[in-house]
Amino acid sequence: MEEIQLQDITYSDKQVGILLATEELISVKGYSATSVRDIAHSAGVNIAMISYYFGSKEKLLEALFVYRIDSSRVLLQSLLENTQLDPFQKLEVLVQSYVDKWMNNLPFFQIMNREPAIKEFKEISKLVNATKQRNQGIVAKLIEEGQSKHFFRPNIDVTLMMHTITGTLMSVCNNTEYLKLLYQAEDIPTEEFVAMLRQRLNEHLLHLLKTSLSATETTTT
Amino acid sequence: MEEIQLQDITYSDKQVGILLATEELISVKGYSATSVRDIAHSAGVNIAMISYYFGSKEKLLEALFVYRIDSSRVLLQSLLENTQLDPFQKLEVLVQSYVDKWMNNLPFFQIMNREPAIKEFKEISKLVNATKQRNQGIVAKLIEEGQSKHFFRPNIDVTLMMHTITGTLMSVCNNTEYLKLLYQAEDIPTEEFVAMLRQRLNEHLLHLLKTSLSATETTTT
DNA sequence: AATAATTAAACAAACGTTTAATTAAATCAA
DNA sequence: TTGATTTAATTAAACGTTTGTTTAATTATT
Repeated sequence: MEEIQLQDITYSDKQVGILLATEELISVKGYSATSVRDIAHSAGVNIAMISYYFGSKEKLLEALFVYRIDSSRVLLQSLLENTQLDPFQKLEVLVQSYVDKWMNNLPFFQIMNREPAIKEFKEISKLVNATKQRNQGIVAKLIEEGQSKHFFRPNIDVTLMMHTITGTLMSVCNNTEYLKLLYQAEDIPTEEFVAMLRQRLNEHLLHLLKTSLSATETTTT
Repeated sequence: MEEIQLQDITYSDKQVGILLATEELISVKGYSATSVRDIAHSAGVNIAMISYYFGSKEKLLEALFVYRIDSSRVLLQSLLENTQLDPFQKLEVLVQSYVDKWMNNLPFFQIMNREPAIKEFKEISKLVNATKQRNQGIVAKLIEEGQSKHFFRPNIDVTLMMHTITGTLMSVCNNTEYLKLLYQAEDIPTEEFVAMLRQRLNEHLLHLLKTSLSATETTTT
């Protein structure tokens, strides 16, 4: 298992501006369809500044990933060590923190979860996989704790459970406009709709996890 | 609501070859990163043949979508009309047919669910949205039936439930290689691993839906 | 005086698409 | 069936753009 070293690079306002423009554009159009000219124009800087500061288009994306993943180091670890909450309450916190993290960083997670390019960029892949693995490890321990306390049933596939959480989030986040149509909420302002969506996602995922993880008398064939 | 007319175009072997090469390449690299030269070379035809047969790169992708969506007209409707099975059994068939459809058309569903380009191609968007809406309508009726027979609880968000199914599938399908690593199954041949994954997905999704849709005495706050 | 930041212009390479020429296939009167 | 004629399929080459990146000159900051 490789060790990921997180360098604490400090960026100037101009550099952060480039990173944010990169995130916004790539989340909408994808990496390959976004040109450095687009990014430079959107950030209000000269094209050459991108090579000057970040080296290349690929390195720019890499910088964005380091920037975002560094700043999103989750509080899951503290949840694991908490002794006050029972497993179901921890589940509640877990779901809420996932929903919040996604809804607050929509563009980045869209890039992270559907951009084919990142699989060809080894440094980014390493970073992403390490993060996923770390999170899954923590969730696995949370579930094991719930099992040993007989709150949760045995034989839980933690991996698939993680994919259900992130997959639901991704699928919803990728289709917010279409969902607005489905919910017949075209009149409601977007912010309000997203808030509603966040609430519904919380309830939906929590109910999903609670019922399917619970140790019940239900017999399965 | 627009009506989608499905034209039954018949393609020559060579044309189908181009469509399959298109699907394979775009599913891996994305639309923008895939050049028509790549496609032509992979299909073993001259570059000009693509414009000759399909008109343009965009029209080529559109042709792929019509080709795939036409040939995947689902049997869900017959499931809806079935009077032999109870709601839980129908749930079983529903899950299995979704898992099968995805696992058998992995490349296409990857394109459909993560390609930013298709949102800018109106004809494709119409086709995709119409299909999704039709499927969701059927699933909604299945769930309503289960509710009226008191198998299922009230207050089910069908939309989010759909996104949980497709999101889980998408997330798993997008990460098969990484999952092989997680399950420590790097020695097993890919086909065998995918078969195992299919089985696990079936069980996981079925358990998820059964427990969370069930009408139980569980009280929610 | 020296380093950093910024710029317009230029670079070769790759892009989707079209052209004009050639070959293959189909059509049809004899 | 034959040979002439039309249509379809195929090709290499070229088209004008756009791509990521670099250069060399200039301005700002230290």
